Amino acid sequence: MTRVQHDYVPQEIEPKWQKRWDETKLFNAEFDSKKPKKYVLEMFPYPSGRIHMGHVRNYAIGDVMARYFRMQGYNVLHPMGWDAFGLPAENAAIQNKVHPLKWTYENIANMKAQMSRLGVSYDWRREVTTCAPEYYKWGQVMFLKMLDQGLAYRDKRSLNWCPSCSTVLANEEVVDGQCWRCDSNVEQKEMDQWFFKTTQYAQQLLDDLKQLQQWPERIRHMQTNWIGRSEGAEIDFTVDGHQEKIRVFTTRPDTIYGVNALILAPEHALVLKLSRGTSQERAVGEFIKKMKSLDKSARTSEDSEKEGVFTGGFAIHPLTKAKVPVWIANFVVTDYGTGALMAVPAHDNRDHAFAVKYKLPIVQVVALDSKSPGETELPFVDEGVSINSELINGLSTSEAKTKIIAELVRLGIGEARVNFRLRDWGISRQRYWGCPIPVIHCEKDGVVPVPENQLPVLLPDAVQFSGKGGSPLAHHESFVKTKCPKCQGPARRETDTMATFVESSWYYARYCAINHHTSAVSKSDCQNWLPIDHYIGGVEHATGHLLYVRFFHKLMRDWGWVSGDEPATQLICQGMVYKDGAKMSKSKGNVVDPDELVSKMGADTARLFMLFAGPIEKDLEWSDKGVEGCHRFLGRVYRLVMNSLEELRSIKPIDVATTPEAKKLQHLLHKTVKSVTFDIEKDFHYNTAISFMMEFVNALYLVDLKAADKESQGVFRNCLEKLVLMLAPFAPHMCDELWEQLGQKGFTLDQNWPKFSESLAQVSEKEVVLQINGKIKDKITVSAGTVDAELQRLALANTKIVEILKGQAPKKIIVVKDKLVNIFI
RNA sequence: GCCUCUGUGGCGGAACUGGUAGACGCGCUGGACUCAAAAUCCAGUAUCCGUAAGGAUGUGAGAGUUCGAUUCUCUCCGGAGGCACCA
Repeated sequence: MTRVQHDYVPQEIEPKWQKRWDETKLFNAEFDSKKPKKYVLEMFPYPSGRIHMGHVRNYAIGDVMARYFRMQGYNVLHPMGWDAFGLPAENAAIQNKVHPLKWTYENIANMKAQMSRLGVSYDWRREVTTCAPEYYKWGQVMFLKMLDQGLAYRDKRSLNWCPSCSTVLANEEVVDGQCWRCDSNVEQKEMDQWFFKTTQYAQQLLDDLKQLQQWPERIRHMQTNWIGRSEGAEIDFTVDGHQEKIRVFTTRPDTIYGVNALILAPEHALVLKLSRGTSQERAVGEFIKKMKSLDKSARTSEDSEKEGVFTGGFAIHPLTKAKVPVWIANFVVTDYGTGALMAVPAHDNRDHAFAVKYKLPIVQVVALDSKSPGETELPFVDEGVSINSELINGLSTSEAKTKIIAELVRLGIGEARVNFRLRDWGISRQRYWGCPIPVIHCEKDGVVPVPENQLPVLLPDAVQFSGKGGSPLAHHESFVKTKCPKCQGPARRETDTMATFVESSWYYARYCAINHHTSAVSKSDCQNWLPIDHYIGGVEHATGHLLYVRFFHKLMRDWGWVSGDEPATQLICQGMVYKDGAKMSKSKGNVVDPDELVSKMGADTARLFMLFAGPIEKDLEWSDKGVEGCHRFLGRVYRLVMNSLEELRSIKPIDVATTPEAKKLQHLLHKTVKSVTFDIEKDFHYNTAISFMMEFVNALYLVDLKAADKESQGVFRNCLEKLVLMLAPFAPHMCDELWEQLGQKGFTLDQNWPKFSESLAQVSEKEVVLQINGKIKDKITVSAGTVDAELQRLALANTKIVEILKGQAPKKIIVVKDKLVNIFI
């Protein structure tokens, strides 16, 4: 009989199934209270125009999850959308004269088509596009709610400013201190900005990290670090000869007797007052001027030299009443603590260096190393025992802190204080392509919120993009000119837009409802679907997006919109895709285009490679050969079924085995199902799950179907069906095709995930290693569970062992059931 | 400087609670099929010595705990990432 060799041609299979899935609305998710739910979410992309390999990896990880859980009987929500506002669209408008709206929507269409070609199972009815008015309207509603509650406020902050383009620059647009477009030197300019009070939630954001046991430890650490809680005290020093007080923050109130100076930020409100009329007045003025000319990063980077000047003024030490000089220095910043610190050179590295540089006296050693007090080296920054400190001598650092704080409180000159490194979130962007901030500036009434019935404040279409002269919105007269909602007088609209991170902070809740037009999120749908069970994205969002979503979730919780403290139960941070040792990027020219790969090898191969090449959370090195290997494996599975299709069609699948051959196959099947299931369940070890299926296929290839007994044939067919189902989440197109070819109805996605029997998955025979002094000498096969005494007897009777022992009596024998016997001589 | 992660063949990577290190894939070698090649199928493949049987070495380095360590503890070295004049 001649055999037709069946070739695996994904280019024919994949479009066929994508069409069928689409026609049958296979991926639509409806809530069903009778089924357990899973919300699987991949971070939505910025519509840059084309998906890259990182996206493919991201979506493949999520799609296998979504499909696997569905086969396991879960009701799975798996939506997708677009983080559609942002700088690149506006830059494209400036450079290519395309309107951001057009550019964005064309890109979305492109990328959506690319995603469909990958066969990702999204319920597109839930699609969210953040630049659509029906989405950003709700962002404005939330902004106004925050404004009302004092959680959104306006304040001055210095920004990167290009004097030649007369526009604000994002940090990414400043290259070596120069404007990316015109190379002018970038200046710092103070401007009114909008802020969200993230600091109000700092403690909660920190505390609730404990709930996130299924987030990578690394991310939790990064957030802890970023929030940066430190406990200490605020202490008042009175200024010599003035009414004012200088309040400092310190984490070491116990070292207060060691203070040799106060150091203020150059911007501190009292600086000019202190220096006025002193010989230092000019030096102080010059120093302040110099600091202003520096950009923020240069000013605060650790590389820059510690610099300062004496203000000419003095403060009075609150306990010793000594006169303490007041300095200003570049390393003290206004927006942490009180913008002023007490310098204790004996117990702080930086204060020590500063004192040495400016020859300030190192007043007093006030703490000693409790272990070796005689050898305390300065600066001694660890905890120890207080000395030379009237009130707290002999106390340990922590006792001393408590006592000093109590004393300060008693005297009314200080208090315990917790500070966070986390700053309030600046959300103003002087850009067009973003969500308009819905407020109006009236000369009479100040900042007036746009009434809710006038929302959304729409972005006007007809604007000019020059890249110069600030935000295009500011030049759009009919947008800017408006009436004050309060006094009806002439007023100006806010022309800043919100940072895109605002929109991406609550999209996951919006997905829960379809066609919901009455509020930002649907409370009942959120109740049904939230929290996200598995959230998948890159590490780069660790202290940005992933902190902002947590913040927004807490806001929405406090508004009664959602329940639960946290948006996502499990976070999976996938690694990056590398090629030739570098991250894939256009500039490096090492990009592999997903579309090209899909048309050459098929989506199934692309997906499989992304998951097989390594664990999902680790970086992945691209390998053309590795891709071929995955393609070869899929071909092997395809041919395994197709080349014996005629025989297979007349065989009924069974899971009963009495003959040795059938038993062997059955055991192999159950063992494989168990291993694959276990590896997917255990933090999605896809790479090893796939390798178990490869082993399974290798073994099935060795079966001679025609020569096999009837029973084995039935078990063999069962093996193939289960293999197809297990592989289906990874390579859904090919598996649906094979499922159909095997004469089965429906989609693999609607089948139950294969089950296994623990006893059938167990091996009945174990190979036990025989060792002499820890070296392997032989292996014997015994039935599983053979008792220790019997194992020892078998080992001592083994010919090789007997030969080596030569009649010597063993000193000691260690027996590990089902594993080994170790004999010592 | 502080914090976190990481180090296994020629390469990507396996190894559950300490118990046969290197599964699976790539690459390489050989064989089958073919006039031939590709594709496919089968087999071998850590290193060193040895024709072989066999032996020795081996999970970044060193020590420790243990009958036994890739796995646990300590010290050091290399790589990646985060924070960073934060008082």
